[in-house]
Amino acid sequence: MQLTADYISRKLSAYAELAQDEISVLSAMQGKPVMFHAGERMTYEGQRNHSAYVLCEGWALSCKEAHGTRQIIDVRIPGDILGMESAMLRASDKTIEALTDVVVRKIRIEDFLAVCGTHPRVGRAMMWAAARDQAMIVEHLVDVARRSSVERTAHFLLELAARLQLVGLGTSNGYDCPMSQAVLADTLGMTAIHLNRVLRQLREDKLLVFRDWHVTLMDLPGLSLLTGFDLAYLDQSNARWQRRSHIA
Amino acid sequence: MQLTADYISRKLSAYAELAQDEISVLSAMQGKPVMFHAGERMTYEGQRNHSAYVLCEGWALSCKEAHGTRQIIDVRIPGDILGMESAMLRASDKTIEALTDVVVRKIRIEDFLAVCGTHPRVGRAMMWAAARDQAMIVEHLVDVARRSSVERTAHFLLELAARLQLVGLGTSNGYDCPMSQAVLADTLGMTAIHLNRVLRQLREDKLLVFRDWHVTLMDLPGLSLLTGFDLAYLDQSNARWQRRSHIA
DNA sequence: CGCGCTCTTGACTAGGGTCAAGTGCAGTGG
DNA sequence: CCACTGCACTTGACCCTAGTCAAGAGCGCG
Repeated sequence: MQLTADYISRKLSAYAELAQDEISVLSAMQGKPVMFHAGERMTYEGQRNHSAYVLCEGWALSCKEAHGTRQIIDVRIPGDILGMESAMLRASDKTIEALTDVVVRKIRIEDFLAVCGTHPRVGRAMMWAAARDQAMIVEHLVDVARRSSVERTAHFLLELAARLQLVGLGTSNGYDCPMSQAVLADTLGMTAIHLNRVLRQLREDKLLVFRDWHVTLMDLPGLSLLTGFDLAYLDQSNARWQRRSHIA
Repeated sequence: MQLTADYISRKLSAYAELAQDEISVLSAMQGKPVMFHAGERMTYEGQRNHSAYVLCEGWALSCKEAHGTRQIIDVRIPGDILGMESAMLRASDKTIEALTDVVVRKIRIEDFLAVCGTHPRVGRAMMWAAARDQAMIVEHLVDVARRSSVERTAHFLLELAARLQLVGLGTSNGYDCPMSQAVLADTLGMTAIHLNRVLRQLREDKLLVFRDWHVTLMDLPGLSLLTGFDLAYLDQSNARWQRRSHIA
């Protein structure tokens, strides 16, 4: 049981070191581990009485349908909370589906609110995580609206690196990534065909390699330059390459 | 004092009807009214010890710098809360600035958390508002990533109509809008020049007119068709033209 | 062996950005 | 009363990024 609380407590410790009893509360708040298979939907758009989950193992996607295509809003990795904001709405605004086989534990909003009262540090840490998730979505919006396809791709893969490193699932050299090019393209708001060309360019420029379900970061300074040192919104301090304030 | 609580309590009533004592708590949570002039920054990117505010009068923008340009994340209208999520982070990820002269009242996070404990219905209603704000940002992301400039423009102006109607600042015929074409373009992730052509097209198609700081909705069925009936994410029920489930 | 999925590459097209010029109007100062 | 400035908006010409259409390679699996 403590096993599956591992990633989330590790992540929250980037905000505040939690005491043992607080970690216990965090774990007690969660239901028992449940598995979903890759491709299964855990929540769908418009669903009522939907829940939030802690993602214990595997990767998930939150997405919305648009025209015929889907737009992936956010890629969720172990330790992330799924659908916390949506659960505050009467009807979910997003679909949440398993990208790989996943293990999740349910969180009831009532329990969360209760914990906010009894253990404010835990509540505050979870709100920090939710705010950070929103900051990532905002940055994603800026990415899609303002950055070129190359910058955007590099930026997203760099962000993933920082997030994975925070929970111990990657190093500054690279990480395993279960996203296909089609999934990555749906995330970045471009076609898989164009993404393929972008990835080739990044490879030829010796910046990063996205191949065989693994991302290799070959030139961190080069990538930082390309994307503009801008990982400050992650509000974490482990990433060495994040923004140095006001380097013109 | 009760005067300035008007818009926000009206908005929250779309989620849950608040009792008189709950409205009082909502008002007591807020600091005294403070004015900012158009163009003034209330919070800047990277700022620490930043606050959240209730926007009592006027319009504001939350935005981020990207390259040389700015991307407007969200246009805030009376009754909206400013920077609630950012306040959960150690450093603000966004800049918040006054679009018109505004009147705001500060909210301290500690007070908000306390109210969650003592008056859970008020806390829950405010979390609903925050979740709805996030849903709007998510929809904004889908807009920019997947919809054409014409659809996106129509969709945004329709969303604004629904939001303004909720607080009594517009009708289904139209509303006053203090955004210039340049501001709207920064919101929609396109150039002011292209937006100008898009607005001309919408005008010529007799769908809507954006002129002289006023938006006139000329053809709601046509606009709904163009944008796809998709205002369900606003989680409100006042808008007549919102999605009828599964009209193919 | 054939099917399905992922990835790759080429040729063509179009939506929207860039550059450049100009209109209309409100405010300001001579 | 009129020049002058600045802002919001408008229009045209041109070009480039990224989408579309089409074809095919490599690989795991029943």
